[in-house]
Amino acid sequence: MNRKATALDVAKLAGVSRSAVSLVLNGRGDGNVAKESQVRIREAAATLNYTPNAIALSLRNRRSRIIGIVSDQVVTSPFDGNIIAGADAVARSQGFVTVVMDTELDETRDESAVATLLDRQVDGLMYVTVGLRPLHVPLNMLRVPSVLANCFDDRPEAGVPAVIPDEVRGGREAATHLLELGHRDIAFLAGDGVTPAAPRRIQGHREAFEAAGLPVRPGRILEAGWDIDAGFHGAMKLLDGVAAPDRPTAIVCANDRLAVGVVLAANRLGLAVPQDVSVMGYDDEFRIASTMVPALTTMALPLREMGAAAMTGLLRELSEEPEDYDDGGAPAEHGRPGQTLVPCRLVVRESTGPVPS
Amino acid sequence: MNRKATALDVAKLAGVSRSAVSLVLNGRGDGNVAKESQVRIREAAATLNYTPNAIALSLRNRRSRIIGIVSDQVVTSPFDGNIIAGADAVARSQGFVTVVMDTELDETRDESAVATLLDRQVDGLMYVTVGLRPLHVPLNMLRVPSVLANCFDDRPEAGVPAVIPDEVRGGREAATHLLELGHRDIAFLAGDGVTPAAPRRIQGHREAFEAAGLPVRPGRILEAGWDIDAGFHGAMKLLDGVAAPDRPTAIVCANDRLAVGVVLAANRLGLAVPQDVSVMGYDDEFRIASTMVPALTTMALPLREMGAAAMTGLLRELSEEPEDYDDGGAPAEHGRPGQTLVPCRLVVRESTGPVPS
DNA sequence: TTGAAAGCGGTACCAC
DNA sequence: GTGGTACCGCTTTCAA
Repeated sequence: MNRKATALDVAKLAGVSRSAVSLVLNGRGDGNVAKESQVRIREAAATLNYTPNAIALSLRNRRSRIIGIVSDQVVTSPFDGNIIAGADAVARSQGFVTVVMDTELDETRDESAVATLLDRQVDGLMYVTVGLRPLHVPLNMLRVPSVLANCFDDRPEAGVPAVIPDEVRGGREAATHLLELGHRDIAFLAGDGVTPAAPRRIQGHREAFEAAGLPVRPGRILEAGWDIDAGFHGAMKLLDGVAAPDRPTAIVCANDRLAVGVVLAANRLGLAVPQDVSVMGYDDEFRIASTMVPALTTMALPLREMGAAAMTGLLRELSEEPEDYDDGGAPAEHGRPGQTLVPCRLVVRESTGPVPS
Repeated sequence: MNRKATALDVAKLAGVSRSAVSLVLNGRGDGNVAKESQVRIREAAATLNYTPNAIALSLRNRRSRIIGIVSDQVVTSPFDGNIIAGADAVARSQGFVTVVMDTELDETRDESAVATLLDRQVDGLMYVTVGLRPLHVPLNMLRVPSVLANCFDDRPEAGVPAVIPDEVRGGREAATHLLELGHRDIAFLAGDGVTPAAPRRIQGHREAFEAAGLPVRPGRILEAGWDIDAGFHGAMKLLDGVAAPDRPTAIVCANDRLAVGVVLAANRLGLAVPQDVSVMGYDDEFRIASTMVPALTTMALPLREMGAAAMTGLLRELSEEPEDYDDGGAPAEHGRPGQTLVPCRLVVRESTGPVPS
């Protein structure tokens, strides 16, 4: 295979000039180029298999139709991946391409990742994190329209719009689901205090109890961690050697892997899920929640939606800002100004049931 | 923030010509540009925060320092992600950037993904799949140096080098581990027959038994699927209501999620892992295998290594092919010509132990 | 030692 | 209706 055909090749084959080729292939042929020339040009383009060189286009137009994505850890997590997938789908549908740079949780690589992307003339920038967290946006990011997904800058003046899950509401609706099943003694296995996700989910949990006029029993909110073993040990603490009346009848976990650990522990103790104890996850982790035995009731994180929403907003900003940029802050849909809250989605499966009588 | 500085800006500030700037900043100043001009140029570049426009560079040099990666499903899987992470790290270390296009398992998007990438003037192409599988490389891929990771083209003439895990050996070493612990009746919970990974692992399994002069009991190889519930039901079939002498003493699973299902089933049946039955996973899936209770002994897929190996080979080919391409097939390290086999790595944790007496 | 100029592949303006 | 040409930002050759 030899090198790709250029507009000049097409022009020669069709016996016209480069400009004619450009006009016709961009739909502005009518009224500028003779009908029969147009036909010859299209034929020539087809036989040569011509597509314009995106690099040359970028240089000329000063816009690359590339969106740069900085991720703190794409790779090993289905989380970031889904956000990026949602964003990428939207971008692709509008003729944009995304390029992802992964800092692998090394914050010192933030600025250089952004700089590399900027050198590539990206039209816009998106910063994605695995877990919900606050950050200081890399300064360079302000040079082009930008958006944050699953993270936020808590300095009010930062001025980069953020798209994050509505964790408080998620926690509230999770607890409500259980409350409606008749549970009154519900334990919460939280991740850690450092990521804002767990505290927000707990806040929602408390709000649900409050709204129902019920108390949260002391000692029922356990900071556990995020992994299977943490769930296992947390559940053992809650269930092992505890008489039925003193046992929580339901355990809601800050993620699905914790819930796996809880079920593992229940099985080992001879407790049936959900007959003896209901278990809820959070995240709806792919290939885990739905295939677990029993399949996990969980609060699905709207990852793809967040990615899509973030990208949609970004591209809108791009098209509104034809040449020079305006300072108008994006209108917030909910939450703090500049923050869009995307609701989580309750997925009821088999790990929760009515309170044991 | 206004727009980025160009070489011309630097030249003006330093009071020299653009060419001088180019020479100096590319290390070819000595012998061409006066020492003091050099200093002024560097200072000017620094104060203007100048970095060259990668787009213009690409157009000029006809090489973009971009490697295009086509993935059949990055997103939701830690698998692809890790391969890409390994590849990306190598690429970045050599000043390349990767851009990933995800076909989301839609094969009709193959060619268009490659075409898009080619329009962007990628210097090389890599095709990555979530699971090991054969494929027909998109024709366009042959236009630039390319490599396959975790997949292969079974048409001998395709001529695209592939980097894949040594699954046969992985299956063999997994069985050997168990055999050495004294197990003689070992069951294998396979995925499905359609992906080549499972059959190869099974082949290795059989080879290990053969080498030990032992038979594989009939009915001990079960095609189960790939998920937690499949592992659960497979294990129930093997263990539930079966007297100890007729029970396998070890179960090796085609992946870690199956192993989770097996442990879940064992717990429910009151069987202890590994005291009553040893369980092995495969893949060493992040956040699952090591945090499982008990932590899973598993055969780690060399994902990052595969990505790194593939990218290393690709970049080598790029640098050996300064202008026009040569047809020399890449030398195979093992396996079929053009295929590099990367060994898996046995990770011994707590889910396997000596055969019960 | 320096600067002018060509060209990478397009697009768009402007004479003809 | 058409083709010539300037320009996007950079590298590289060549003449001064």
